[in-house]
Amino acid sequence: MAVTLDNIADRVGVTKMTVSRALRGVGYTDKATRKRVLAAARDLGYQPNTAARAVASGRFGSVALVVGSKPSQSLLPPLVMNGLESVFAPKDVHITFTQIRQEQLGDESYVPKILRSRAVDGLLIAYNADLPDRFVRLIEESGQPKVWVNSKHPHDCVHPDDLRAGYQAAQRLLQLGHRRIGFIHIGQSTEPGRCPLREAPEHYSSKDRYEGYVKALKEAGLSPLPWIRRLPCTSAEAVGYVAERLSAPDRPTAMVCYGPTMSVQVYAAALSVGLRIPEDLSLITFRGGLAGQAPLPITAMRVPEKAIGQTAAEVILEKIADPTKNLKPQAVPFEFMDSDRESCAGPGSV
Amino acid sequence: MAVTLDNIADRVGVTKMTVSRALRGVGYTDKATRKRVLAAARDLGYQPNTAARAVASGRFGSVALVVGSKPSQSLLPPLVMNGLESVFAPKDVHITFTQIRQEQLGDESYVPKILRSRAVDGLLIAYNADLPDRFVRLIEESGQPKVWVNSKHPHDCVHPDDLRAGYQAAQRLLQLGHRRIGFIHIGQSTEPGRCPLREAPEHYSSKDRYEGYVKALKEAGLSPLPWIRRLPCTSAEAVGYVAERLSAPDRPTAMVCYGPTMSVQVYAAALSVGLRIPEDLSLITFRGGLAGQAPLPITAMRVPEKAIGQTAAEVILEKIADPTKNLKPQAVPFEFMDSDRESCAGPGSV
DNA sequence: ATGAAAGCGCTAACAA
DNA sequence: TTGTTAGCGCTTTCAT
Repeated sequence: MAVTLDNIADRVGVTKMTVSRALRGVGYTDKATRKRVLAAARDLGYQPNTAARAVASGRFGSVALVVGSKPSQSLLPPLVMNGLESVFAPKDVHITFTQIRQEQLGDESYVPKILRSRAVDGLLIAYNADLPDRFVRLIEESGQPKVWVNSKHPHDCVHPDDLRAGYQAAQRLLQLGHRRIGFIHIGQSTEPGRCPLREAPEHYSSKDRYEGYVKALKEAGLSPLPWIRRLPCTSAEAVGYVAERLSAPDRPTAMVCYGPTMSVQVYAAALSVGLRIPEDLSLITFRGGLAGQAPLPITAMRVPEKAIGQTAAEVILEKIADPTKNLKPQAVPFEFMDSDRESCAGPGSV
Repeated sequence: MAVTLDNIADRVGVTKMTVSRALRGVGYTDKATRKRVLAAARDLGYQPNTAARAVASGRFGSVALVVGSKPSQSLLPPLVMNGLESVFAPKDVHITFTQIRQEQLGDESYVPKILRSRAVDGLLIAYNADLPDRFVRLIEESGQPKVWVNSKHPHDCVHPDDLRAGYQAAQRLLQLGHRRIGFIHIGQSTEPGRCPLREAPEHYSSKDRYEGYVKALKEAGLSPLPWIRRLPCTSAEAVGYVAERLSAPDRPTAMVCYGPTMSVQVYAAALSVGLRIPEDLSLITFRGGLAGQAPLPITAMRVPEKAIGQTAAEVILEKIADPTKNLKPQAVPFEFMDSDRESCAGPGSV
């Protein structure tokens, strides 16, 4: 059986209350006895039972991270988790991971465990796009403090500032002297013959990045190019489509790409029609992860994953401390990533 | 205050014992009273307190997923989580997520909460490569049932069968008629001037995929090409290096790439020197995720992420049921991914 | 089929 | 500074 406070108490010759206090470092404890308690705890290999602690204290010391089960809805990049842990770990708060499972979406009786039992102090909802109404209701009804991560809401949410990022990306290209700047986003099918956009409608970032781009171009007196195309297709089709467009005489000299996948496709398409990057075509995209992690040298604005995690953690703790208070939305800024070789340059001899 | 069993009991006019049994569906309960209990629970919005349940039953109903904090050590692909949840959720087991934080590795007093308290029934250790000895010891000392995920151990581990995958990948190219087949894996630096391979020594999959490839070539009476190169470099350098090699007259007609990053670099390098894929160069790689999710149409063997998750979940539950039994290692097979356009073809006019 | 008693391991509030 | 008394909400065991 596991070691308990009583075991330590017996050994040291005090009551378990003294042990409890000594171990937690709360209240008054005699220095000497405290030392003996700690030694005994170590010797016996004592491990506090967090469940018992939770029952007694009324606090679980845990926050749930609720995500979707489709890859596109998940948002578990390691850096987000790093951000969460950097705030939670020092406070001994742990993360309870939960998926809202796609396969079960149709089953009206399906309620994720976390929403039908008391197990955490608060919820971090990181279901990126279009959480079905029924679940929004279940979340409300669960009565737990919650913060939305990576989606926009009137309050209690944390998300990257995609609008501003789109604006800044376009601005950088404008400053380099580009006049014909395109924006591109092509949905990609993950299963043959299926349309992922219909299954999982677009994330807000898609619209926001585009709108930021449009704003920058308009401010510069330019009109945005009608390059956005949302039809999902295979990667081969996407590359082919872009290659075709890049062969036109009025092709853009610079492109803002929605994300890393798209940017790699544009990069490959450009090479396939003999364009050099960045001499003939400048490219900029948005992505998470670390600098130097991308497969190709493409200039990017960094999705502030770690900051998102940190902020989300801080906000939910605040919310748990006072569930009645509505916290205002947090839009976390992007920054440019440094890399040894960028895919942006001034417009060349086009 | 939250609704308790007693509240329901009062309302229905029975004791909380009856309520407890009715709700859990164990023991005998009168059909009629059971119905009334369920109705009352629903009306009152009862949510069982999992901590109280854990204290009373001695089971936490939770498994910890322990990962590293560096992106390369994380293994949280959504599909792995799907696999875990597909087994855990139906049993109402939840996942407690924990990182072993890189920044703290040096701090001798740092012990992750999960290893210093009783909070779960078992551990899933998914720290991919080279977990520092001190933590291996801490894990042992924690005395909790554990299963290693994505690393090889004498027993109690689950990992993809990289050896066989490497073999099969090479075989496919051999069957297409290729004779000059290369294997490539270049480490990539995530920070300027740093060597990731020194920070995080190679994962076993690197060696295994390579050895599988070597085996296939030898069986075919061919000698493996000495293409493997592990020096980390930037993506631009990697692409440049490969491009150079692909310009040589004795270049390979087919390449086995360690992973998706590498394969995209080879793809770009090939295009940049005017080679078409797959007409001039066949490419095959290994990657997780769904078919159609890759940015470029590159033939791949699928890392069996979902199966890894499922198997890991099943194995840890078995281990929890009988912690004394040593379970034999599970090597989960890869399969070829279907895609509309493959990057493999017979050797062309080289 | 239901209930009573006891206790899981811990903490809160108060008393000494 | 330490101990006492009460639980927290639930399950287990055993009696009814």
